Amino acid sequence: MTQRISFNAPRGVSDILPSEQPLWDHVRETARKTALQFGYSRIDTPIFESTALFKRGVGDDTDIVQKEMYSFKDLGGDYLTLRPEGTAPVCRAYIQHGMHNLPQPVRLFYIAPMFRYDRPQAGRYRQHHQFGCEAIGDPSPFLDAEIIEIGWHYITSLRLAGVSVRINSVGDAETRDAYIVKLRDHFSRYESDLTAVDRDRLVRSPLRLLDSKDSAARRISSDAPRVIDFLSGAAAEHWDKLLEILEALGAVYTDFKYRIDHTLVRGLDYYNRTVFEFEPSNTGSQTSLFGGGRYDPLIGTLGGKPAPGIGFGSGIERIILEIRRQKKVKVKAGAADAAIIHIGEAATLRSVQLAAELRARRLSVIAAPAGRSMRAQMRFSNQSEARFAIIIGDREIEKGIAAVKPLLSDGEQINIALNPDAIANAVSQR
RNA sequence: GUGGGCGUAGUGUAGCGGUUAACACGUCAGGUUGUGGCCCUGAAGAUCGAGGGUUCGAAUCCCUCCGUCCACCCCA
Repeated sequence: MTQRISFNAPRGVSDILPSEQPLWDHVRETARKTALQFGYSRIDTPIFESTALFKRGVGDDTDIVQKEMYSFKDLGGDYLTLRPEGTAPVCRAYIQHGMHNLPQPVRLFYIAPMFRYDRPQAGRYRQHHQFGCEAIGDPSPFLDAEIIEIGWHYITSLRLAGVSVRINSVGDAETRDAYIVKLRDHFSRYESDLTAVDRDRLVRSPLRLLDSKDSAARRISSDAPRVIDFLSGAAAEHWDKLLEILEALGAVYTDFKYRIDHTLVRGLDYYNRTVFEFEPSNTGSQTSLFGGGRYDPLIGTLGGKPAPGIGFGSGIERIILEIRRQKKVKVKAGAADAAIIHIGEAATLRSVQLAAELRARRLSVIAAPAGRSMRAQMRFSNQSEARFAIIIGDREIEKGIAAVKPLLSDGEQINIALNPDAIANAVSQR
């Protein structure tokens, strides 16, 4: 007995079906327009890069690099990785193409798939899509504010309610060392209360203790020393200025609210100073719609002439999940202007020509399935939601006409000379 | 990597030891002479996730695996 074979999409990845495309288009289009409104230009980078780029950029010790990358060796022996995030590739492109010679800052955005090997669950997939913006080459806190503002503008354009913004500063490399000593001291005092995972963090990455979900760790975090109290002069000034700008913006975006969260830290090594997250109001487990921050050391780390940068990445799937949850879905695909129905052999050929002629006149025309009964073709046309049915049978051919019938309303069917301009004109009427 | 729920036609479900696995939606075809939306009729479509076991008998009980969803973790 032969085994019947069948394939499903691999674990954690999914098809975006025709019925979902209108909503996807809407979200992507909103993202694109938002970015363009702020003067950001689109960049597309390859879907895979040198593995070393991510090890260097994202950080060898991060979870992403340690256990979530789709890495492979190609036939030529190069080590490549399906991009797990967008910032490092954009920075690589900035360096490679000498963008430091362009007027600074260079403002870039992308809408692209990302890949991470992880256990899938709600809002978390092995392939997901991100809309991201990066502003490189200018250290000003105005850009920190701008990046956050873009995110807010995007959320608002999508009419998502209840999204809150949390921000924090993780300081500069120099000040962070001093801070970490204090933080470690603080947590060490309660070491026996910590979980095994958190005890491990105490050694490896004490900052992550701050955003532990464990109740004991959270309690200890609440009176832990705060990063912002350890900021150096320049970083402190940057932070204060950012808050001032956000206050000013808050007066314009009336429902814009942000909260300073001293426990907010991020899992990618390249961040310094400002970090932020956007999260939806519901208490699901995927709490992050957006994540971003400043990454001043990154360009230098990747071998470029040092240039500061800031940006965010936002998960499109999570945005869509939230739109659906809030039932803000009212997008429909555009239907065709006309469906062509044809009966008889001569008519079939003529209908193919007519469709081509109408499309040349910028109309969208869908062909009803050939070889089916008139009734079946009418049913098809109706379901396609085309605005008109154009009927060509051998009878019409003899008389040199086509029958045009409105489908959405109960309009009269009329005969029109079998002439593309005349028919196009009739179909263009609303 | 760790836990829990669930896996029956394309989709959503019913059946939970006993003969041809049911219903709805969808698909296709019809309801006379070339005309849709409603309605009616009919057809196609399921090796009941896979493998093993218990039993005279399993979609139904047990085990293993796989998938999926949810949670931890991590993050978008």
